[in-house]
Amino acid sequence: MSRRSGILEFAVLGLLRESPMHGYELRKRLNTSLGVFRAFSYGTLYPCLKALVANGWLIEETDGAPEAVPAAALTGRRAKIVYRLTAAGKEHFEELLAHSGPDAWEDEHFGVRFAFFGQTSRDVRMRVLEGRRSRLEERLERMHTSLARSRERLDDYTLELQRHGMESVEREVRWLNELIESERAGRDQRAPDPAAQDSKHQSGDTGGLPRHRGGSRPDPSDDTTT
Amino acid sequence: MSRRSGILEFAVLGLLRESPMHGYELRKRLNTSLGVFRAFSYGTLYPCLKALVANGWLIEETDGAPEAVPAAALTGRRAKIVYRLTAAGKEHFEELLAHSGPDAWEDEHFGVRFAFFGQTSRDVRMRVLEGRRSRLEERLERMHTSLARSRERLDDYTLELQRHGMESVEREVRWLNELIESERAGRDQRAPDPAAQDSKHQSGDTGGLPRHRGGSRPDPSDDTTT
DNA sequence: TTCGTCATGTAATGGGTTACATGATTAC
DNA sequence: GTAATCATGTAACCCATTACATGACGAA
Repeated sequence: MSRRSGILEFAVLGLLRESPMHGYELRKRLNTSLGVFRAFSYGTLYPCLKALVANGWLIEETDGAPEAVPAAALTGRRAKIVYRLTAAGKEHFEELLAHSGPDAWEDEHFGVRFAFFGQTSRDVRMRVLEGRRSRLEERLERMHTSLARSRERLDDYTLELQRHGMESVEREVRWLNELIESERAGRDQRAPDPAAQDSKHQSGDTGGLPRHRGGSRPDPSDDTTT
Repeated sequence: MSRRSGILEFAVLGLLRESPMHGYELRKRLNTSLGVFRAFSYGTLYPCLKALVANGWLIEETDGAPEAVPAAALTGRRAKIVYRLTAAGKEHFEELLAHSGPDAWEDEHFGVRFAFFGQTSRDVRMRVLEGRRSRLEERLERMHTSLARSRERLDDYTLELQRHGMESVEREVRWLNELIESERAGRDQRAPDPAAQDSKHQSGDTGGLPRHRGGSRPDPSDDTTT
C-alpha cells in the first residue's frame, strides 16, 4: 500500500508501458518528455519504483538475466535493473487513464495527463480539457475581481505582474479552446470500450491537432544532470 | 535559528513593511496580491510568524492594547494579534531586497521578488530581470535540443505539449525584454545608497513600465477562502 | 440562534530534495 | 589512467498541507 502522489506513479507506469527501462533512463525521460513541468530526483524515483514493484505493477529484471539478451553486454556488467510493466500494472494504468476526476485538471496533474492523451479515450480527453478550461476560467475571474478591488492600492510593478499573470492564463484558455475544437472535429473514437485494444499500442488516432510547428534542427547536446 | 524557505519570510516582511497586519489578513494578501503563484495555508503562515518574532524581526501587539486604539473595538474583543515590523526586521528586509543571487530568478522566487520591485534598487532589478531571462533562455535551448533529438519518437500530443511549453517560455522572455528595455530607458536610480531612504517609503520611482492595461470595472465579490 | 467569516493555532502526515555512499562503463 | 557519465541506492531533513480544535463577531 502506501499511496504515492499519483503523478510520479502515473508517469512511470505510462512510460514503462511503452517499453521497459531502468531507473536512470526513466528519470531522464521523466524530465524531458514530460518534465517541462516537474523534475524528480532519484531519491524520489527509486523508492517509488520499489513501491510499484511491491504492488505487483512492475517487475524488476536484472539485465543480463533471462529474457533473451541480444548478445553484446554479456561482459559481466553490474546489475542494471530493468523495470517492466506487469499485466496488473497495465490494467492499473488503464484505470488511471480512465479517471477524469477534478484533480486531473489541477496544475500538477494536467501536464502528465495530457502527455498521455495518446493512450486516452476521446471522451476522457474531452472531460479533462474542458475541466481544465473551466478551472482556469474561474481563476481568471477571481484574479479579475480581486484586481478590480485593489487596483488603486497597488504599485506599478505588482500591477504589471498581475497583468502578465492573467495574460498567461488567458493564453492557456485559448490554447485549450483550440484543442477542444479540434478534438470535437476529429472523427475517431478510440475505444471507450476497455477490451478492444492492445494490438501494438494505439495506432494513429489523434483527431487532428491544430497545425503549428516551430523550428527544429538536430543538435546533440547535454542532459539535465542535476 | 531555523531557516524558513525564504520566500514566505520575504513576502511577509515585505507586506508588513507597508503596514502592520494580523495573520489572517496577511494570508489573504499573500494569496491575491502575490499569490497568483503560491498559496500558503495557516499551518505554514502562523509558525513562520512565530519564528520571525523569535528572530526579532516582528513584534506582536495584541489589538486593543497600547498604541492608541482609535476608540471603537474596546468591547473586550478576543486577542487579535497584529504583527508589526521592527527596525531590525526592516533592516533585514532591506538586505534581502539587495541580494540578487542566482536563486532570485528561479521560478519560485522570481515572482515575489518582482512583486517588491517597487522597493528594490534599479540595479538589483536589472540583475534579477537579466538573470531570469538568461535562465529561461538556457531552458529554452535545452528544450529545443531535446525536442530535436526525439521528435520522431513522440506522439502528437506530447509534441503539442512540448510546443506549447516552449511558446510559453518564449513569451516570458519577450516580456522580460520589454521590461528590461523600459528599465534601461527609465531615468531614475532609487538609491543603491543604503542610507538615503526611509522618509515615508519609496516615492514614485518606476522607470516607466511598458504600456498595457486590460479591462477593469469595480465588482465586489468573494475571497479565496480555501 | 444559526450560519458565515473572521481569527488563531497544532499534530500528523506527505511528498520531495540534498547530500552522501558506491561502483561500473566509456571515451579520451 | 582519469574523467565523465551511467547507475543504484539511503538517511536526514525541509517545506508545506490536511485535518483538526477552538472560539469570537456580525448578520439573517
